[in-house]
Amino acid sequence: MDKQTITIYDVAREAAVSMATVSRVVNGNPNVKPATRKKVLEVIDRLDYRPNAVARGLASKKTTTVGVIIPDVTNIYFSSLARGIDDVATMYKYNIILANSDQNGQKEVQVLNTLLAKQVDGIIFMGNQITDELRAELKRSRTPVVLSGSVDPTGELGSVNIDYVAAVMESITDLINNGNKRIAFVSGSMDEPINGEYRLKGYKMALEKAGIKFDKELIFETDYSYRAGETLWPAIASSHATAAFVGDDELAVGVLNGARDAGLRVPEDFEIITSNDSKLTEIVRPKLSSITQPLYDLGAVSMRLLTKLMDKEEVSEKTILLPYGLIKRSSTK
Amino acid sequence: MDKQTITIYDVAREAAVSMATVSRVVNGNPNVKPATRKKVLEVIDRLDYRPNAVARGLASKKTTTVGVIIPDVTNIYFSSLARGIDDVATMYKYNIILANSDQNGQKEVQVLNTLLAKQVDGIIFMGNQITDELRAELKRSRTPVVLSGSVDPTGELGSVNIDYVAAVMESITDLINNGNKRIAFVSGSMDEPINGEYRLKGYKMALEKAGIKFDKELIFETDYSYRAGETLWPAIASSHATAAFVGDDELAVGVLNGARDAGLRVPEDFEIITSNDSKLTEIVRPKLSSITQPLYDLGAVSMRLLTKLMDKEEVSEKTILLPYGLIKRSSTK
DNA sequence: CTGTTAGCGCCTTCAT
DNA sequence: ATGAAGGCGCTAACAG
Repeated sequence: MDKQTITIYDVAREAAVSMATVSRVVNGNPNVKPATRKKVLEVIDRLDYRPNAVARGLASKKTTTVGVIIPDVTNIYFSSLARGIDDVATMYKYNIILANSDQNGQKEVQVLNTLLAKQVDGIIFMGNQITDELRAELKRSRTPVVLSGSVDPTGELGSVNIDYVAAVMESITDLINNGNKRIAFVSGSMDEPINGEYRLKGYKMALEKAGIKFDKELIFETDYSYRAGETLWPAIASSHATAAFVGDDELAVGVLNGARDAGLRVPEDFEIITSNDSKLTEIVRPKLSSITQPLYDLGAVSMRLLTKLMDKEEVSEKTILLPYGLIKRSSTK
Repeated sequence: MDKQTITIYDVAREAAVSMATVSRVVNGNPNVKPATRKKVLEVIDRLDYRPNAVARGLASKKTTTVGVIIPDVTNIYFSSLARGIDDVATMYKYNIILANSDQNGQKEVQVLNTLLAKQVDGIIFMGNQITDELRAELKRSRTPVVLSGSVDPTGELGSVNIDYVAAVMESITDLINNGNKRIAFVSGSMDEPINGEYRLKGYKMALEKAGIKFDKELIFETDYSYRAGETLWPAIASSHATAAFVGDDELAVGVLNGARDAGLRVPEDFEIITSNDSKLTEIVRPKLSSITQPLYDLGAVSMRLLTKLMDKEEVSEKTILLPYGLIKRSSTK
C-alpha cells in the first residue's frame, strides 16, 4: 500500500544511534566517527533505506529540482537546449520539471505558478517573449531565473544566448556578397524582441552597409513551423527575393521545400541561410547553410548559470553570450 | 531571502478561522459554510497565499508529479510522445519530471531511484529494453509504471504501443508486392525486444508468406541516429538489397541520404519504408513512406492509463494497442 | 562526535 | 460547520 515505509527513524533504531547521526551520514557530514558511519551505512543498506526527498525538501527548503518552461519539446531547437539543461542539472544533482507552454502567455504564467508552488529552486525559461504579467510574477517570486536561448532586452534576468545582431548581420552580408539585392527576412512574430529588435537590426545594418534600401515587403512574419515555411513560399516568390534569411530551422526547411517543390534550384535560383544549426540542417538536401550556435551548450551553460544563482554565488555577468559562427553548406553559393 | 513566507497559518489568523478550515477551502472540501469560505478566499487573495506543494506532498503522500524516463528528448520520436504525456499530465494536474537515460541501463536505474526518492506518484518509461535490474527495482517500488511506445514481452507492466508485428509484416509485404526480393531490415539493437522479437517476426512472416528465404545478411543492427544510417549505406549497398525497412525515422533519413548521395534514385533504384511517421518523413525529399502511428496519442494514452493506475481504478487491459497504418509517400513505388 | 528538540507547511482524524 | 492536535520524514541548531 505505502510506497516505502522505512524512515530515518527505523535506521536510527536498528543502528542504535540517533536520527541526527543517520541524517549526518546520509548527507555526508564529516562529523561522524568512521566506525559509526560504517555501521549506519550497513543498516541503510540492509534495510534498503532511501531518504524521502519531499520531507527533506520541506525541512531544508530546497527541492533540488528546477522548473523548465519550454515552448514545445517537439521543436528540435528547444529540445536541444533542454538536453543540455538536463545533463548539467543531473551533474549538479538536480532534476527538471519540464512544462510546455506553446509560447502562450497565459499558460506560461500558470505553469510558472505551479512550478513555484512546487518550490523549485530555480527556473529556466525558453520563449521569445516575456509578457509584463510574466515578468511581474517572475520578480515577485524571489526564485532565480535564467533565460535560455532567449533575450531579455531589459537585461534584468539572467540569460544566455548568442549575439543575434552580429550573427544576422554577418549572414546577410554574406548573402549580399553573393550578389543578392533582394533578401527576404523570414521569422516568427516581430513582436518577439529576438526578431523585431535583434535580428531585424542585424538585417538592416547589413543592408545599410551595402547601400541597399530597406524594403518592408521583404519582411515575412509567421510561425516557427515546417508547414508555415512551405505555405509561405508563394508570397516569398512574388516578392522577387533571390535569397532568404530564416529565423528557425524547421521554418527554413519549409521554405526550402516550398522553393524546390515549385521547381526552383537551391542555391542556383534561390539561396537560403538559416539560424540554428540543428540536426535538420544536415538532414535535408541541399544541406542548409546556417548561423551556428552551440545549442546543447546554450542549455548547459544556462543551467550552470542557474546553479550559481541558486547558490547565491556572485556572477560577474548575468547575460552570457556564447560564440556563434556561420557555416556554408549547400543552400548558399 | 525566503521564497514565500505566507503560510496557511497566516491566512487562518487573518481570517479568524482555524488552519483546518483554510485547508478545507483550499482543497475544495464542501463542509464549509459559504460565508466563511468567501471570507477565507478573500484573505487568500489579499495575502496572495499559495499552498506549498512540498508540505502538502509530505502530509498527503501524493506529489502530483510523475517521472518520465526518456532515452533522448532530442529524438523526435520520443519528444513527440513526451508532448502527449505532458499535455495529458497537465490536464490531470500533474507535472512531469523528465530525465534522459540514453537507453543506458545504469542511468535508468539511477534515474529511477532519484525519481522514487522524490516520491513521484507514477512513472512513464520509454526505452526499448528493460534490464532485469531495472525490472526488479520497478517491481520493488510499488509505484505505478507504464511503458510508452515500448513493449514489455512479459506483459506485467502497463504499456501502450501499436501492433509492431502486424505493422512490419504489412509494410514488408508491400515492398514484396512492389517486386523486391532482397529487403534489408535496418534497426537498432536486436537485443531490444521490439526489434529482435516483434519487428523481426513481422519481417519473417511476410517473407515466409511470399515464399522468400530469410537471409541474415540482410539484417542490419545499429544506433537510432541519422549518422548511423548514412554510415551504414555502403554495407546495405553491398548486400544487394533493393529496398529497406527501417525501424527509426532519423535512421531512415540517414539511409535515404546515404543512398542518394551515392547516386541512387529513390524509389526507382531503392525503396525505403520507415516506422514512426514523425515530422521528418515529410521534411525530407523524397518524402518517406512509413508505418503510421499516433505518436502524440501514444504518449497521451500512456499518461491517461497512468492516471487510472495511480487512482487505483480497475483497468481491464494494461497493454493497450493503438491503431497503426501505412502511408505511401515517395520513397516507395 | 552524538543526541535532543524544534520545527518545515499542510492534511486529517477526532471532538465539539 | 469548525477547531485542536498529532503526525508526514527530515534538517538544523543547540547542547553535551
